[in-house]
Amino acid sequence: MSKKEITIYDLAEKLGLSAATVSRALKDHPAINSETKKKVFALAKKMGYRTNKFASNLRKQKTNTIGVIVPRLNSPFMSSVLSGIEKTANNKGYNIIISQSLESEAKERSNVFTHFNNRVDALIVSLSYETDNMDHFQSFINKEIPLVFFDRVPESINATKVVIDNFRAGYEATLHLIEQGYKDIVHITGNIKRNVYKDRFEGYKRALTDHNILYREDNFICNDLSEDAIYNCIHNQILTRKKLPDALFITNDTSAAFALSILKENGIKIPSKMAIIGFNNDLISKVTEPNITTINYPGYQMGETVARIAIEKIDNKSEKDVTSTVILNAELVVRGSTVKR
Amino acid sequence: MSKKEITIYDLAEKLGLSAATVSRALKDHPAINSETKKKVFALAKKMGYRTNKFASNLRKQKTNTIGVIVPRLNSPFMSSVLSGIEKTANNKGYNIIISQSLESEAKERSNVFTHFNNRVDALIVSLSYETDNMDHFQSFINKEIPLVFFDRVPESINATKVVIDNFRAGYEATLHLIEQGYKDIVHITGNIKRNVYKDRFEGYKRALTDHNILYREDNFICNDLSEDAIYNCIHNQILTRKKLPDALFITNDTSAAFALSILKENGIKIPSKMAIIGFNNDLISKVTEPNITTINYPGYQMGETVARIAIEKIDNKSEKDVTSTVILNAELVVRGSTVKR
DNA sequence: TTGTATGCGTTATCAG
DNA sequence: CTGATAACGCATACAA
Repeated sequence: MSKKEITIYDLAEKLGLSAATVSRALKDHPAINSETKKKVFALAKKMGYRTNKFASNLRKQKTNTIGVIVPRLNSPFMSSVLSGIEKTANNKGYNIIISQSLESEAKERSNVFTHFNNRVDALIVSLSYETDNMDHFQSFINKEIPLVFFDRVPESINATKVVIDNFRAGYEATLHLIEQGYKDIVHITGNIKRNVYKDRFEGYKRALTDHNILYREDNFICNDLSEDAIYNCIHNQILTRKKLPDALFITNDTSAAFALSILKENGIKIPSKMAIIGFNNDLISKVTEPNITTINYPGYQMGETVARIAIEKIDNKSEKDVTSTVILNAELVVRGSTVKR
Repeated sequence: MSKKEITIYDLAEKLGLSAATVSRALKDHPAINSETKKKVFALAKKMGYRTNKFASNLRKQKTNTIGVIVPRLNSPFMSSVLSGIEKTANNKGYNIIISQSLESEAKERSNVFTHFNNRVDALIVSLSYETDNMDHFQSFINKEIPLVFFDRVPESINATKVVIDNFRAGYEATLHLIEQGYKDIVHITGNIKRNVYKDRFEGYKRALTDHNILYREDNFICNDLSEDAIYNCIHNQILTRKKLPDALFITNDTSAAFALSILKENGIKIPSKMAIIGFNNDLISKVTEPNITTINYPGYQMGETVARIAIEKIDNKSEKDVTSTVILNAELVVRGSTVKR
């Protein structure tokens, strides 16, 4: 087989047909004689023909591609979401181009720009840790290209969003701790600029006040939830206290597992001396000792949903773009790290 | 701003220039007057111009896109690799289109075909669990499109591969157990059709025989390493034995952590009654109790390497395609699950 | 430094 | 059922 690309003209010439007919045959157009189709397909296969998507896209002004921007690829939650997106998109004949913002606004901005130039049919985004200014999404909004946010979504932009009820999740997690008798509850979370962290935080506070527990600022710790951050936080902001808190609500299972591990090393019994509650229901929460109580965050399902919505929007381009917020269920999963026996 | 797409012709007309000049100006072509460039850029920005990649690709016969096919997106190892690929590719101005084979040969085949039609500049692949027939890659080979495999690589195809020395890793893991005094070592692993599992298995066997331990077939267990498989395996093939084995070598940390958790529930003390060694050095191996001894598999670095190689191949298309195998280091990480104190 | 002309491969329209 | 033709938007060889 040679390196030269075969085009419909090559096929047409060899078959004594026009390029138009070959094109139609290849698309299984109903108006083409089935004998003709057979011949075309046979020769196409024989000569190693492959359709040229650029030419086709150029002509059709559509790419069958969906852009995805996530903060990082390598977290259990995000990879579940991506898996769901890929599966759904692929089933519907879409490709996905994935890029990471690496939690940087500048990178996110440049990624958005790239996807814009690539003329993705839709863009799916979870915001970076630090994004303040949302102007870079304006190009998609102006051109009315479907834009769907999930998990870390902007408040200021009028676009479809898929989330869980983070306020409620934060409330329920805290409520559970209170019900188990814990009162001095430290909340360790990410930048409250982002809805996910802010809403959980609000839920936490509300649960406290609803139960006549005073919210104390020193019980609110905000960092990037990385291994280093958790290590430093536990060592410098928890273990140094004269009176240890009796529970930690950490908004990420990986961090919670890591914290649990450090606390145990330092002789803190879990949950008798200190309870821990995480977030996400990653597998890691099921292998620590004790297992970690957490909030089940349906990542894969979120991926499916967000992809489905994006594709629906592509298909119904004509209809007025209905902006909506989809809220998926997230429920408490009680395990050993919060329940004394 | 309107929905209409602006082209270089629109810009040219408004500026009283030719499309060619605008095209060159936009690319910062050296032969264009800098005043002209300024005017072009200004108007382009003002009118919301965006370059049309299809037209450009169609013209240039290059996509600046790399296709990636992985068995699944959502494993800690794979998401690290993907993260490394994305980072490297993005730095070099390439987009990545990711698809999952979901461990199915048919899906992999169709993914390869899609990437081929998308005219990716290179294809990066880790094989599905069940792929036997490698014919679907022939199209890439025939057209001399760079094809790079990593982790689960084919033996029969003459293409560049990036791997670790799985034989050696298997040997060292087993050797470590032997040195710690364990003799009845069960190896739980994936389909030995795949190099990664086969080579580790060979390493395991060699370590045994090198130390005068008889390899027994009933100590070799092969399954898909899923949670269910591990659960069943531990319950039906380990705990039912009259004489329990004294060590498990499981080729995946997630599975190892899960196995450890189950064994502990059943009253088996780790490592005094049974040792466990995993594979990958995922975070999960550091939060179980005891922590799990494992082989450090440099996923992120593998991603960087494989992307770098793919891009080098794209750039040096002229040179005879040198097929090589790159072997990254993977070393033993000793932790509590194998060392009695 | 800029312009002219052309082709990249496909598909839609219109005509037969 | 099939063909001729004209775009789609850009980049380049060649001319000026």
